[in-house]
Amino acid sequence: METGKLKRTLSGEINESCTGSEFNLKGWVMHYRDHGGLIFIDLRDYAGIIQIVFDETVSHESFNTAKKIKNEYVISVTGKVRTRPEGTENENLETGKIEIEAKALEILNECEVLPFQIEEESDTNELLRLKYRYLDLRRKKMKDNLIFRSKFNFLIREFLNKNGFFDIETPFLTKSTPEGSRDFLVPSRLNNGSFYALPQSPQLFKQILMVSGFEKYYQIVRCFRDEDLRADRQPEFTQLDMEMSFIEQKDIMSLAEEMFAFIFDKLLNIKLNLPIKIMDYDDAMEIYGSDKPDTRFAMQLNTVSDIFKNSSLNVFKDCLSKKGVIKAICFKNGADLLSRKDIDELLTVVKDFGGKGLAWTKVAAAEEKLKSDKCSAHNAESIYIQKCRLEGGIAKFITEEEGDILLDRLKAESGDIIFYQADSKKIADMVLGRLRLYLAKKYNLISDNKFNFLWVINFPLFEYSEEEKKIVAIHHPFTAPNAEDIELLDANPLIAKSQSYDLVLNGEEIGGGSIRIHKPELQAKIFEILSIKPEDARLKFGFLLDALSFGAPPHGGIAFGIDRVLMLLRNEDSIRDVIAFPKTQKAQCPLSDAPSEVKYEQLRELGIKVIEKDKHI
RNA sequence: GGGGCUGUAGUUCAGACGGUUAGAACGCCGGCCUGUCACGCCGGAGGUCGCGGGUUCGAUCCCCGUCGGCCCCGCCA
Repeated sequence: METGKLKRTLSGEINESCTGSEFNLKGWVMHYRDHGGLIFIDLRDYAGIIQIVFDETVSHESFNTAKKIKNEYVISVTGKVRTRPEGTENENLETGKIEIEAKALEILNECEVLPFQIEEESDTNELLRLKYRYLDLRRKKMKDNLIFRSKFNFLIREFLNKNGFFDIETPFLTKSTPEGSRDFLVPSRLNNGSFYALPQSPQLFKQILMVSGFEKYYQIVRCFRDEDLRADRQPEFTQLDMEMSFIEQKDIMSLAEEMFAFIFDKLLNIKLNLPIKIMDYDDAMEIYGSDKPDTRFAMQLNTVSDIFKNSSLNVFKDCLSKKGVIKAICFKNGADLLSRKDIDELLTVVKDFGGKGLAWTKVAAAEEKLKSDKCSAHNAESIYIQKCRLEGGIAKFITEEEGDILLDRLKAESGDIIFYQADSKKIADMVLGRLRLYLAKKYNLISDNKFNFLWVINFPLFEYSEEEKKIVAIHHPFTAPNAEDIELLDANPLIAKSQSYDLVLNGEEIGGGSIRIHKPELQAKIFEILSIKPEDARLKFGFLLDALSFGAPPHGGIAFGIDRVLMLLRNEDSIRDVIAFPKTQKAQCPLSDAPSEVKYEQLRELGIKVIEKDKHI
């Protein structure tokens, strides 16, 4: 039966106003309901779902063909749109008031029995979903995620093109730079024994484009890092990479936030409050114990070392004598929520985080009679608040005076529970920062549908790597120091701050960048601090150093992790759900079965011999 | 490299001190049904209990190993 004479129409283009007209639809059979003399089909195309009715009395031929249909068959249907009989409308369908009365039907392709059912909410094991990814992507949620991604990318391009940016491609076959993460290597057939590396990011090339004079560059580009995977990390991932010349940190930051405001407005109809809040790296660590604070809930870290300077508690005393700090967080209304057993379990959690122990006290109301004192309602409350007391845990080691200052500083009230960490500042911040997130997640303190952006700036330029026993760059070696910190570089480089900035969304780092060094002399000094010998620097980054010596403009940039942003905007737990063909935790693709062994002949041509790992050649 | 969880029908799961025939739901196959929409009703098929070894009269269950998946730490400038 010829059904293709009419131009194909999508289900989403048909509505009540089409009643009486004839259309041709093509798509997949979502549901099939055979009632004997009447067959219903929910036809799915990428725009939506519409009900087709096959009636023997309308078309005997197509009715008989319809008898053969099964789920996920691909069909072409021609028929008239009609309103459904009263009482049979389906409110769950956008097209639920109408249906297609099938006149002609063609089965374009059949479908084997499916390895799993195609449902809105899949609880199918992810390995199977990835193996049959094309089926998984037929699910509405996955389809919507990828279409959302497409629109997101389009809006980025629209915004940046409007702002004078050029989209310029950079090489995938490039030079291995062993700084940073592990490279994926690609053997060169024409240069036996030599290897390209897939780029960890287009960092060096985008800087060189600035030297070329393009001034505003962007690229939505794949980056490759051969490191272990996580829910938010894939070996290949997509960055929005940007670089600009003659520009300062604040300009890059405001451009970036305008871009997000533009996208949020167009895509989500959400108006972002600009400018986005800015936090110093030092404050982020001090208050949130993290360089990517989740500001959707409070439970901030407080330093309470001074309160306990004469503490009788040995753990506190010892810690302070070793120049450590005592920090505390207050879990609002946590006292009743956490049983003694829960607190004991938290100790295990804290030890996993690297903490030595977990001190706690609950906050209780003071004597009952105080509450009944005769005074105004306002005063009664203030008395009530002031007369909280600590109990349980380490309460007996805390004097009333210490407790009063502590309660005041943490703004703690009856029913709260306070956790303490006494350790080096670094460990105490880190442990409490992680405990804070753990508690928030476990006890649902984070409000949904909230998008909290935050800039974190003034990162240190360097840190000391215990493992490598040397100073290493926190961002990358081309990051410019703060102008006022340049003189620190000789005497005390570890306290120098950099002109770098991370954009944080809901506690996830979604992007980061810096103003780059554009003077060869300063770059040489940084390499010296990083113990990179001039000849090694030449070997690794010689082409960049050359470029910087030929009139490099001041420049800087930023890069955003597109997958992570999309994961947050789509409320997914993993970036795999916003990537069409992601890899498993072992970096394998169950669909294509990559990576795989290759023929000896291929290896021979490349001059490569595979040896058993961990055995010496 | 390390820690945790996990693997039973096509799918999602249940199961048993170690003991005849390993269950349910959905899916699949056959039949019936003219207003369903996760259609319904009747009937049926479908299992190397991830793989290998051990203990045992007997293992899907216990032990050892191994492979895979997910989460996390390390790692990811």
